Amino acid sequence: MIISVDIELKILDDLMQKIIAKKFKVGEKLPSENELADQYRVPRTTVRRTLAKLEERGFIYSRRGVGRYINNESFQVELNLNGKSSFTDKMKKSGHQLITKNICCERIEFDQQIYDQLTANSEDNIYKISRLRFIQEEPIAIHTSYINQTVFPDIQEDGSHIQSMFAYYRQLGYTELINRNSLLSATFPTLTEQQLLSCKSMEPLIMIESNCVDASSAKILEHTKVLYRSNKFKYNVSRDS
Amino acid sequence: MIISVDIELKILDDLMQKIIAKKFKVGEKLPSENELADQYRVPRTTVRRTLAKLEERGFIYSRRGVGRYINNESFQVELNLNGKSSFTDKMKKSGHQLITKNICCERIEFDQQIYDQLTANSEDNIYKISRLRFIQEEPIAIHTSYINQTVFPDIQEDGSHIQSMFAYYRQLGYTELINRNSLLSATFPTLTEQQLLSCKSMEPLIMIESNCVDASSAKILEHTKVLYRSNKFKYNVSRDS
DNA sequence: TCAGCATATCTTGTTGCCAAGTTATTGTCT
DNA sequence: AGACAATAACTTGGCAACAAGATATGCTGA
Repeated sequence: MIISVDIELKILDDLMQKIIAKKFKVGEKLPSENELADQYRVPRTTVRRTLAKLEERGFIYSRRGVGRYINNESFQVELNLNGKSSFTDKMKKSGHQLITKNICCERIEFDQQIYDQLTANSEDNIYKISRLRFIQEEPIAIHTSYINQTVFPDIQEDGSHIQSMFAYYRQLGYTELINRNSLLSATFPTLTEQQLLSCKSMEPLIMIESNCVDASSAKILEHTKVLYRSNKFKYNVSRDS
Repeated sequence: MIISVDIELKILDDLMQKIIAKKFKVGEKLPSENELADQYRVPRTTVRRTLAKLEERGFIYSRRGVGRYINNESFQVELNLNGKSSFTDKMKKSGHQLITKNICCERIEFDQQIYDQLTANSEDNIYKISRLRFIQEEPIAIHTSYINQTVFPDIQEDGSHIQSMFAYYRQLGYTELINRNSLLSATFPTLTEQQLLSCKSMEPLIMIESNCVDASSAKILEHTKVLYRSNKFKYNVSRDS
């Protein structure tokens, strides 16, 4: 089946398989660029490009003058994408200490897509509220809520203190909260996201967009964008659990 | 917030944003390496590394001696991850012409994880059946089913012809088919997967693992691994739809 | 013996030059 | 004027030499 393939891709594949199969231990030093170049009979440049890819994927890191090392992979949290409960509750229930840090609460410029999702008028004030989530000191997700001020008049003052949007809504009498139109996609982090989530440029993120609706009043409470560091989670998408 | 950042990451982010915001048209030629190097006031090497990343992500391609061009992004299919119907049915229902190509039907060596999922004995024969899925001539997903021969005695002969596993099961009297323990994760393609899906090494794939169970007989019919080209889909994970 | 310093030898990172490929222009011959 | 060939001016790709950083070794002097 495989006929002729770029040797560079073969090397990447080989190293990748070895890392996944734990042929290298965590923290272990990889062979030097020159050693690898000799092993695979390729110029050092080729090896360097390959190692760079592994670094961008977050599997290894390099120390100038010293060598390259395998990253520790830390933990992986199971996350049920179907559950009705909020992210805060889900994490508490599964025994993970979740820390939330508010990073932004500001009015946004007009954005067709978001205004459509909220069925907002173009002169409505829409606020963007972002929270950064930590587990075990590690940033793992960014939650961003877009909220219409006509629905929540005090949002400008309240926004920068809210830890859990669900709790805020319940407090205001919205109790039957459901998520609609949840869409999942994979992206790469922007520069800001890389810094907030302290991740590399080639670590894919899972993005979930949805609308939160109160069933009894049929009001659209918020449009949500959540960015998860994909390798920190195992996403349960079962219907039944 | 942003204090000091690697200029290289800034360039990648900048180009990435411009591509997403459609500042470059499809098929349009990017500025040459030297032009970009002058624009950003960096050595050509830096620009080259950045452009290489964009290429690995599948956004641009290069023609030696000519230049670099924006890739066309083709289509994006909406896929409901919750629905009970099979992938084949889902695609038909949403009006997409799906073509399936059987690429593998063979007995596998013992694998703890897979045998566990199937609750198989270590001496059972497990067959791996893989199908490549095409939409509009483009490969978009690999479906792999692991099947116990004690449950399906004729699987070795039948395996290489099956287009839809669900149809096969129904034909054999299993009608109440449900998926259990569906787990979603993001990975990068192996070399073989890159070739089959004709994608670049840094295009993330969405993998969904699950078990197919017949509710009435409570038999585990198969363990499934599906690999989707992440950028070809919008995944609907709503509860209600 | 031991502390401290210089050095040799590893590592990864950077840079500049040349090779290879393509295209448009220019020159030349009929 | 038109066909064709040489050439110049771009493009991307590759490589080798060098720079910079870290570490271990060995030397020197007290």
